[in-house]
Amino acid sequence: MATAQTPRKILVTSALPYANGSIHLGHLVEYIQTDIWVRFQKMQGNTVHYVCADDTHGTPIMLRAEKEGVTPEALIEAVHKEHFADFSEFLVDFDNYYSTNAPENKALSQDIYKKLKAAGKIATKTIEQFYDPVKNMFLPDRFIKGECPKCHAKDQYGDSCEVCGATYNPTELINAYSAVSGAAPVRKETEHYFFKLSECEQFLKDWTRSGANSDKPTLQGEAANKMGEWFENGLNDWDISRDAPYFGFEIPDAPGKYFYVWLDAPIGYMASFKNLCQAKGLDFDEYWAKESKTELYHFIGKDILYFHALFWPATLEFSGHRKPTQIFAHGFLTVNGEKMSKSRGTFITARSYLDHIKNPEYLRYYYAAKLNSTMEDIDLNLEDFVARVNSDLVGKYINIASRTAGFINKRFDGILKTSQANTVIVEMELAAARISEAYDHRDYGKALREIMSLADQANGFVAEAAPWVMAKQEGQEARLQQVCSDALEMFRLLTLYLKPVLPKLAGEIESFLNIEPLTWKSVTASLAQGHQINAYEHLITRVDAKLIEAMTEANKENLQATPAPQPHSEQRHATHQQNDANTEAIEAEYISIDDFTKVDLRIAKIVNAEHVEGAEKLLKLTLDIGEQKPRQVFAGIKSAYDPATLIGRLTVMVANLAPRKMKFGMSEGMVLAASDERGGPFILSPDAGAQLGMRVK
RNA sequence: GGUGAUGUAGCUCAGCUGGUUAGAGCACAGGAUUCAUAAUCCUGGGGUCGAGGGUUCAAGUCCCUCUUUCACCA
Repeated sequence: MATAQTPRKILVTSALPYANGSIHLGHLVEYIQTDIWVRFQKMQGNTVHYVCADDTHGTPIMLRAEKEGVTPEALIEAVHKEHFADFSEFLVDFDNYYSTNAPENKALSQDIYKKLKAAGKIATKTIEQFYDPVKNMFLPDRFIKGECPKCHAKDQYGDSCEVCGATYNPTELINAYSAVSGAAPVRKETEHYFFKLSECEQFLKDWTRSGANSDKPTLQGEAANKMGEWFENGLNDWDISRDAPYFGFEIPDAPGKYFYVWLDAPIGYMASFKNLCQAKGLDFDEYWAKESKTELYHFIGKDILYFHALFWPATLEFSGHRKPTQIFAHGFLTVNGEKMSKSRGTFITARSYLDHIKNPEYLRYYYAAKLNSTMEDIDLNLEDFVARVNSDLVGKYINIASRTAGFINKRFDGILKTSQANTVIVEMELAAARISEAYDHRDYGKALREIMSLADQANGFVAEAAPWVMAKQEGQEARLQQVCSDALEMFRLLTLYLKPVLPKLAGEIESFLNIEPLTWKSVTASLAQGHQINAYEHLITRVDAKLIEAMTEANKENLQATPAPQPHSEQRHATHQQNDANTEAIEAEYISIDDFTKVDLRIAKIVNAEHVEGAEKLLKLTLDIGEQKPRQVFAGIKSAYDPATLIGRLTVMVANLAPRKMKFGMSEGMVLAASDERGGPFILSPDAGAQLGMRVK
């Protein structure tokens, strides 16, 4: 049995959601995961503080506030209210839900910065950045658009091309324009402040490995592997400043320079806790001083591991603070096996779920059933959701009380009669150790499988004892009372084990059973002889599949109305900006005939085709379209074609695609080929009569 | 493209350091039961464990190649 000798002192955080959008079912994976763990630890008798906050700074917030004609402060205040209400209704029980735009955070950020500076970890460097001469502001990469320098696709973001996947600096964009004003940005020099992460490499390598062989590894195995990859590439210094105008905290002794939002966001964990300390009279340093003996855990999405496993511990270390005990990264949510999608109606906000399904504990249960300690994505399969909730919670678990409480209430005035050593009850008590271990290791799926198998045993016990038969026989009253009392004791234990996941329901059951709030110590505090329970009222109802349908219908968006894609690189704050549904909207846009005629398609004759040494997918084709010199094109069709069979064929190529330098040489065009999951690629052939060089339109 | 993960019954998932005929829930079929806001109990069908090689007395489990899906690339 996992007995805590002395209560542990634990500080837990979930990532900070960005104050620029609503909470959706993807976010909730993390908050529900964390909340279950926190509730479990509290039930174990540990001292746990669970803090979080809205992440409020940065250019996107500033611009959105401006667009809506409000101050950034008013905007983040409204969003804070909305977020907090959503979390509360999903029973996510923060000890403090604060904001990064708070005096505590400002003081801590500036203090940490000063300490980093004193430790020689801050450098300045003059860099050249794009500047919007109309808005008079420097532009983050995502707010600059233009033509991709590699493939010449139009309207690409400043950091990467969504067409060819190239990454580059915004200064490399061709015909760049500001996404804010549309003006042509000018290049302008500016001095930026850097955190010398490159000097922290050894510290970070050691820290990453520090817990590897203990029962509390600093990082999960997969995460540590990922770190190794980053170390191999070498660490670069981290740009931590932004120029005014910027919504954030000004850097001390650096007028017009602000902390980059990712610097003050994790410090928001500390600030939220500091604020809690003031309210509750806790000792801040006991949790954050370098030699702290308390435990610190961060629950995050796998996409922001970089910030939490590199920047954050380095920041803490060189500003004289303790480091996290462990970082728990989880995967993303998919719905029905695919990314959340606005067109399929699976991009579901927390509010929309509450409006339609009402009961947040169904989702908590379903997520818990799927969660484990790895970074794997989890799938919300809506059909499975209905089946699972109905069969596990209603059919198995609640049914135990529902089928036996009636006898106790009607025949025995609610009075219980206990038995000696019911083997099923003994079995259920012994399971406490396994279940608590699974919860502690964040293997909730395992815990719930265990619990549901106990529920099966309880139902088996009732079926075998058949109290309804005793109810009809003379002289069986005592036996009937005992069987039903035993079943209710089983129900009590199941409720205890499920309480971290279903806290509200557990509370209602505590009232029904007329008992004190359940903790892990209550395992052996069985319902006593002569104890009186209250009348049973049905506790939960089945989920109607129609509600799910209504919910997805209500969330479907008309793709014809294409919203302007929002710049999002800076939205990737402490919370993952998950499953961006905008790209899909872009795909559905119509193009004009003019757009189409920009593409110069030509009939080409394959005059030569050969394998390329070292290339896995490519064939090197020589194509004649009637020009003086044939074109050299690399085509990814090696898997489907033998070069010899291609020579002499006619096909279709894009003749005006910008030449692209590939690993094996220049590619001066593209051949068209069809493919999808059913097969391919299949290259195109014109009907007989087509001549090389003809235009296809 | 590089890297890290991932692919087990119709669906959602377990399978620890390789060891007897590969498991659960849901769904499906048959039977039992009627206390339960229709819930349970018993029995059964169903998988060449993504594909192909290899190591081993023995591989879902280890190694290699290919492939699927996802993520990250600051």
